[in-house]
Amino acid sequence: MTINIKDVAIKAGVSIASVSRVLSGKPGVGTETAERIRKVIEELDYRPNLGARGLAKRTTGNIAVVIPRGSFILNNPFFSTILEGIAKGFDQTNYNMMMSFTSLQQKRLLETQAVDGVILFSPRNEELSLEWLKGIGLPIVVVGSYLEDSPFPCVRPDDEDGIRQAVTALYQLGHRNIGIINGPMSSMHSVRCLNGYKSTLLELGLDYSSENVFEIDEFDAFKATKTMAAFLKDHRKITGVVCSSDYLAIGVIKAAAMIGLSVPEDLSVVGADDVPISDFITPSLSSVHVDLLGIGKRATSILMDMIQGKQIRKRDVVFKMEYINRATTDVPKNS
Amino acid sequence: MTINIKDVAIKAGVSIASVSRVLSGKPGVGTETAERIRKVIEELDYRPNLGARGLAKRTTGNIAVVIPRGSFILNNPFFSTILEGIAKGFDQTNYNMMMSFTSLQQKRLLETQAVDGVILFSPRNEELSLEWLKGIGLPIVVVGSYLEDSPFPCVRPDDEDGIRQAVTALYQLGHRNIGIINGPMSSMHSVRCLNGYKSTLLELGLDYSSENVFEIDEFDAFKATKTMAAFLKDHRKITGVVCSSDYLAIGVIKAAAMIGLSVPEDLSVVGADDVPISDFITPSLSSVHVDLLGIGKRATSILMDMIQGKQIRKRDVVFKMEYINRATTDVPKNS
DNA sequence: TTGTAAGCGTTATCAG
DNA sequence: CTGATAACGCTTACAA
Repeated sequence: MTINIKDVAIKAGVSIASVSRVLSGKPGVGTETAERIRKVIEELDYRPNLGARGLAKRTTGNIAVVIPRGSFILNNPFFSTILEGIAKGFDQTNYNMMMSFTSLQQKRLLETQAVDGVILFSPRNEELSLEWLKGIGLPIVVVGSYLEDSPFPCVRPDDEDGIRQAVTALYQLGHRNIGIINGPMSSMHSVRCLNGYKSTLLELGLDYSSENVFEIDEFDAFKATKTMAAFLKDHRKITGVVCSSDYLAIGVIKAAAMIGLSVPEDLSVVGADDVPISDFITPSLSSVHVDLLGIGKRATSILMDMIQGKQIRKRDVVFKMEYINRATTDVPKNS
Repeated sequence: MTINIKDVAIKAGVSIASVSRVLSGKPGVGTETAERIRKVIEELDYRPNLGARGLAKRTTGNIAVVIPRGSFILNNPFFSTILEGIAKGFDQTNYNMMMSFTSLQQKRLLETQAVDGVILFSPRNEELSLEWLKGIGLPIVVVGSYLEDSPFPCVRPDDEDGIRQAVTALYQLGHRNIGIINGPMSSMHSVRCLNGYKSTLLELGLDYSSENVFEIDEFDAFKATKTMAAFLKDHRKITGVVCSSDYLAIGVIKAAAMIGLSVPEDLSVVGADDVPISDFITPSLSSVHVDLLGIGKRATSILMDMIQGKQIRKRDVVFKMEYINRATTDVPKNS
């Protein structure tokens, strides 16, 4: 039914080898013949069968983007923005992009020689076995967060410094009782955020108290608002909070509203990562910006290099963050 | 390097044909032999090469999810939620999912026999040539919006009725000056929303005036807030607006804030589709709910049927919508 | 410069 | 029930 290389060869009166050569731009075919072949390809609107090519070349021409715990994650703009960067990155290449959101899909994708490489969204530590990942023997780059003890290159925001900037910004506004709303400790990202929070408090001469840290039990901020509201209610001296993500920050604003606190009058809140929607909601969210698109693009370019066998010198690419003051932060009320 | 069907055959002391048989669960192999083969497969941790299988079977085992105008779209929760539904749907199948966000990627994906079917996110009318789409001869289902004169099955929200419900809800609250914030008319979705708006006004005995409709020029609501603010400023008699999407509604809230209007006191706003974040922002957005996840799932199941050659009876699957009253709607001020 | 032919890893059609 | 063997569509030595 669909036309193949042989059809082209016959119509052009040459061998399939020659056709293959012009297809892959290889030398060894007369200018004139090449021209004729190209014309026939055009006429027949021939497209090489990628699967067959893959078989012959022992490469697939596609890469996997794997997202652990897929369910809700797509709705988290942090991920979707990085994903957009990845997609943009792939536009420059000839690779196709396969996505997997569940562990079933992941196994299928990575174990069946269906891809040449993988971009792995920061899994939680317990989720994906490092051993298994190493075992599949594919080039892998981790994106979004660091994977502990991993041999894979990683592209991520400088979240520790991001939190530092957020805390400092609140401090400079006059806040002295600063809390942190953090993700689960099973994520390295949360761990680093807490570190940044602690050390900055120290730097600033403020006391650290575990009292002031709230760790959501699940990554889904939706479900966490009620418990966050309870936390805020129990900790009224807190005048400002930093969050380990913008998504959480939006939840905090909701939690504050639930107990009658208004933002930023009664409570200042700072997010992290500065996802697009943060500037869009009302009041617009103060956050710590990072080039999420750039992170995605960089991840793909590193992966491309790995696939091409290049040696990767920088195995931990850290994007700098920068505090953006918007409308959810103000001087504390009683100052 | 990687082990193949031959390795299994040799180690099991059988022919590759037999191995292939047990692999695909085909009859014609002794219980005992089959058992032995299975054991070897297990021992060797053998996985069939999907590319090779595809070549032989003339199917690829993967489907394409194509998203026109990819750039910003991923950050639109309407799309990402449907996408989540699609992903969930694929979990039930043995298919892998390939994504394309740009026209370059799309051509590559659809023309190279890389997929067995495609789920097409509602393109604008001018974007994708129907002729081309038909020409590729792949099963296609359109999702999210209707494609004019298209021969492809379609799964979508009943947006016309959704707007009707939104307008009616505002009416019942006492609003008599109701505006609409709509997307560009190049999208059928916008066209249907406008229809719903007009006809409902008529039903309710209210006058329709093009004065009260604001059509954003681009799909990116981010950039539209300024012009929306100007519109609202020029149309102060409007006490409530319905929007063709939640995303736009969020923009309206921002636009209102820009000119000192507060929601819902000075202006009631209703979104459409009820994306997850709408219940999450503050104040939570009144909207017209539709089962976006269900839409995604349904689209994949229809596609699966098409691929299996089943006849599709229902070529236009419409999901019903339901108004959800939340915090961005109230009685008009001077009532 | 060109063509022949041997793979690539499967499936599927035959015979036995 | 089992095993050769010819496809599948392409790349790539190796010859000519």
